[in-house]
Amino acid sequence: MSRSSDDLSSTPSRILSEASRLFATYGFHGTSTRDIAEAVGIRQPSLFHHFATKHAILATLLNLDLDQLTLRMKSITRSTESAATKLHAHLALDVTHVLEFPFDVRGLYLKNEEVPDDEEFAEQRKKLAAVHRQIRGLVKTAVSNGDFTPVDPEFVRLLISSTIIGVMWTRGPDPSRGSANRSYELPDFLLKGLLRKPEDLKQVKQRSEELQRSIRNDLLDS
Amino acid sequence: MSRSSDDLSSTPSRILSEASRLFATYGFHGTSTRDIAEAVGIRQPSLFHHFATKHAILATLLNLDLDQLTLRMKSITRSTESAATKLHAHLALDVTHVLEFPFDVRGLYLKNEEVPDDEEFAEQRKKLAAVHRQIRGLVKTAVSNGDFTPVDPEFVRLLISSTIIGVMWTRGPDPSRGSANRSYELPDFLLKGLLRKPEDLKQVKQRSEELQRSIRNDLLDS
DNA sequence: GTCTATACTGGGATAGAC
DNA sequence: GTCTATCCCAGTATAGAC
Repeated sequence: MSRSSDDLSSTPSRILSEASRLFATYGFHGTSTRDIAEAVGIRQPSLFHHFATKHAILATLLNLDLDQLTLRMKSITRSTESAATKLHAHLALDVTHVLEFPFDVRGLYLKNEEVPDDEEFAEQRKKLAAVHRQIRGLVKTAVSNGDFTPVDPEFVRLLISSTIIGVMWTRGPDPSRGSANRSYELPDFLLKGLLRKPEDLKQVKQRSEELQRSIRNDLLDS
Repeated sequence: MSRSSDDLSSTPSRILSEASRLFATYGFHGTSTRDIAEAVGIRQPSLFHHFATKHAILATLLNLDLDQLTLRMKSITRSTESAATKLHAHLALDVTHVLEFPFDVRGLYLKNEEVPDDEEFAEQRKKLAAVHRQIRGLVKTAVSNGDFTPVDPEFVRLLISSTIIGVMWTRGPDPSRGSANRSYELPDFLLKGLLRKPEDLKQVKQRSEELQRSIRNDLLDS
């Protein structure tokens, strides 16, 4: 049983859920603790029994999201597949995560996966920066070994971040479990654009699916 | 002489400029009128001599950006080129606009080109919605005539919005006039992914460049 | 067109009863 | 664990002098 599934009907979970939806629409600063409390159905001061500050609500949501991302990336790094395959697997797992995560992550990142740069979120920014570094590394490797056309790793990283944020919007306020969401095609679209030989996509995809399975198994043990 | 170039050193322009940078970093609600005034070098109440409300500052920035976008789209619509060519030209002109626009547009859209949904911005949301509709139309046409693989128009529209927001981030706080920014390659990357025959890209690109020139001429007369 | 002074409100957070 | 009451500051905006 994974961490993020501790009883979604508990008050803390309901606070996180409603807050995430409000952040998505109005932004962190545009959402008041009164708004959140009202959505949950409790009085504003009651929030502070569960979360010490408003910042703590956002920090908790960010950590739930980022810690899973970090674990997936660690697991990918350990694999011996090609960088192109690893990148495809990362994208596929990330898309699935975004679509099935119980909370609305659209508002957690100010823009393009930029964590709000208040000092309070320095830790979360660091986690995200580490993942971005790993993505640039994968791209660099795939360019070096000739799998990718000569692209700029930071440009591709930004392209990935931007399109993943797009996926968050296709999800909307509620998780879309195993639906026909077109976002599942995003990894293929991106890899097709990056591969020097687009016809290699089929094989990359195949190995990526194996890798994804092994990573999912990996994560069940933690 | 275009509207947006009225003396960038005037106080109203400096307010718009500093406000746009602050919005990019802290968001609209995260930026106070005191922050803006301090950045400009005047006292907070002096702002209200130039803009009636804080909302008016954002509305002005949005209008400057959106009105140019709308004009470009209108001009594209009048052309008789293929939908694929039109889409490429739109993307190229939009990327150039974002990179060379005097103000920092990263913070104008809450996320994925979503104008903040306060009632005050209903007009701006309408302008943007119209452009989105035209983009879906172009995609739909290109799929119908067999130029594009069968993609979902709204998914592609979102992909475009997301990646354009990414371009805003490569620009950063200052306009990057005619630089070696990799973002200029974005239209090619997207079209390559959309075309049923990626080898057609070369010709689409060629016709797109012609179309861009004619549109630029078009816009000088308005 | 910019200033000082200030009015007014919304919003984060605490105290303490139940 | 939720409530009422309340504190206090930050933030938008206005009034009116210079």
